[in-house]
Amino acid sequence: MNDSPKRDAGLKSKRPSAKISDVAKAAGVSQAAVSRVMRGDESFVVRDETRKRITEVAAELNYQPNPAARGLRTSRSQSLGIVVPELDNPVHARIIIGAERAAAERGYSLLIAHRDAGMVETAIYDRLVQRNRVDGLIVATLADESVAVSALQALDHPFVLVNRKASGVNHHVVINDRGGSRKAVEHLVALGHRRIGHLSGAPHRYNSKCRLRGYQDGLKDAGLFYDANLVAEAGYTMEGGAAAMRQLLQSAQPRPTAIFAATLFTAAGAMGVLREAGVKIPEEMSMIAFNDGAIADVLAPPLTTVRTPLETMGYQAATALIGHIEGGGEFSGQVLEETEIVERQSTAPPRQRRPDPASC
Amino acid sequence: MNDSPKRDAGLKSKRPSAKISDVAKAAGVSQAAVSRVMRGDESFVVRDETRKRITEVAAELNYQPNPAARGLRTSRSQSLGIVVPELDNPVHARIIIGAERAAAERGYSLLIAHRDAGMVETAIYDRLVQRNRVDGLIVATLADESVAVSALQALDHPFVLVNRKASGVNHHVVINDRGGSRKAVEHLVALGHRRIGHLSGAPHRYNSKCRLRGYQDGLKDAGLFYDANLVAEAGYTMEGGAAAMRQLLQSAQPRPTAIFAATLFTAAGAMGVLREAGVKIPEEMSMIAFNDGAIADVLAPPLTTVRTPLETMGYQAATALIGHIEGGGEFSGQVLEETEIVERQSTAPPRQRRPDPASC
DNA sequence: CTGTTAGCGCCTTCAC
DNA sequence: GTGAAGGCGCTAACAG
Repeated sequence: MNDSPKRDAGLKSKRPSAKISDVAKAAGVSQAAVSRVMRGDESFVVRDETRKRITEVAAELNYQPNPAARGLRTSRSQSLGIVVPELDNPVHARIIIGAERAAAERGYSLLIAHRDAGMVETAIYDRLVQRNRVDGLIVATLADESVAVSALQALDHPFVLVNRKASGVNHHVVINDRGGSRKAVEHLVALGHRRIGHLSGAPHRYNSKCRLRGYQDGLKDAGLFYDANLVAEAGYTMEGGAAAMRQLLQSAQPRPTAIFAATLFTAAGAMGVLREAGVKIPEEMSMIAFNDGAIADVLAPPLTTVRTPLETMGYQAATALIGHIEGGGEFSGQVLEETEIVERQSTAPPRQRRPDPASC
Repeated sequence: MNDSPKRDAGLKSKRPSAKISDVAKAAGVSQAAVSRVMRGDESFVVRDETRKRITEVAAELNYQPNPAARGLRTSRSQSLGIVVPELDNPVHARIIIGAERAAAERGYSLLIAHRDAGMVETAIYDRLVQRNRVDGLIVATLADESVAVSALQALDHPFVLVNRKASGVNHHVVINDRGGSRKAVEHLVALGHRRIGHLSGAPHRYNSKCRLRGYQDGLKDAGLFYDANLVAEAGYTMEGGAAAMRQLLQSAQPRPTAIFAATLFTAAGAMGVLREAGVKIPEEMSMIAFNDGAIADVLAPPLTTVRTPLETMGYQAATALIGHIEGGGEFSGQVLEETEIVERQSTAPPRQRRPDPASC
């Protein structure tokens, strides 16, 4: 009832924060002047002294523009949505961290949505755009590419793909999956490996395909032949990695001396299988994985990886998206080239072929 | 350039989404009626047929209330803020997932903030409340308890502590750190261990203290004495776990046969040290850690853990907070009791004391 | 150059 | 039971 500044009932506090009219009154200017100064409107010419007074009064009153009012007027929410497959996956977490930093720097907030049990991907886009009214979408999921992309385009709303590409869309920010994978193979080749296996991701996904091609590139550079028997589909999970590793162990003869795994989880699963099978890493089998992360240090032995700029990818995606929203111009695809091998203890030269016992 | 269905200027599309007046007109009723029906206003009596028509028309027009307009009017943002120490930590990720689910179920969105380099915790609260105008705060950080708590209280805004307690605040949702820790020790005791070490967290943090006390409880239950030499401070990182394990290995004589680690990362670091030192797990040293997570499966050997309802904790926190915001009533602290040992391969009975070689 | 004014879309009394 | 009207705080167009 009486909900003015000093209330006693203790119910929900109606924050009596300063509004633009308070600032205008206290500074002896019009609301418009305050609005323009606060937004840093370049085209607004005003005496320095007035500008200063406004700024000071605003600070003193702790004035913060009400985003709802501003949003109502401008039909902008100053927020971005980011859609990821899962939250508890370090890869996506780091993309988010980067995106959030970029958003915060430009005054946007970030709404995070993950693919939920029973909620279709396209429904998430809809919800973010139609209900939350985000100004733009950062999309790191694309379960069914064609469906998702047409849904996205139908929204007629700014968006950017991160860590994915799709045909017909040139708004993307990706890392160099292919180049990094090639580098992984190069690393193994440099150590002397000639029989190199690959645990690949899900067959039709962008990242998997790129990493597989990078693997092939690496072989080719080294003058090695691609042998489909040395490649097993592992998906992106530990279990998948384990199953694929088992398969390789059984059917790839002779056994590879090194493995390039498409993800850290894949490698982790594979390493479990190797341990059980009594295959020593790195003595009998070298292992390298794409993307770096804390779990690489935790594995036994610590895992050699290809480090990629995941945070930067998120940062660039948000930056590009905001640029597009505010500038209106088109932006085109961006590939972050930088990749780097992080040597730990899971890679080593292949063991010398031991002398044939019969020859003793 | 022309990359969209129907657009010529190519500038930002002003989404002409349906507004309440459109629905009212199309359904032949007043805006007020639509508003009441859409919000499910109980005290609004209306013919079923009218209600149905409104609902249908709204669905057909794909009407979504504009949150800015609604927020301006109601001075509510229908959003919650959650503040965590780091995003790329599975523990916090799972709390967030739970909170997000609860928020979504009740029509709230969740703004995630993490402690950023160079941004004080209290500044994050301020920003969320004053600038983003969240309706409530879920706080999982509390670096400096007294400072943070008074800042929180000064905000005069609904908040709930999650995974933390603080004196003078009874709005919290926590798991049973102490009971779960006791259970971990019980598990080791049941296997026959009598000399059990503890790698503890940062000394003055809520969770660390509880887990240490749970450890002590467990010892006491088993009639064992607490020996400060068997406890080493490990913080929450791998490096800390490694350092503490080294310390224990050097200074605790005789060496413990089992370790209870305060976190998964701590255990991971410790296991690395044990491996280097040639101490076999679980033959020579059993290891168990508080909280469960994917990395437990990845370690060598897979790590036995105490599983705790992290997601539920986030869910309950958001639910309680929303209840408070909407209902206005006080809510009191909540402890989620359920904990469970997940047996993997890092715990086993202590090796029999081998017969003294001299006695042969 | 600065101030006045007219809504943005919604919710909520208050008449009918 | 239903509708008309005012205003939440802000910005952008237009006067002066």
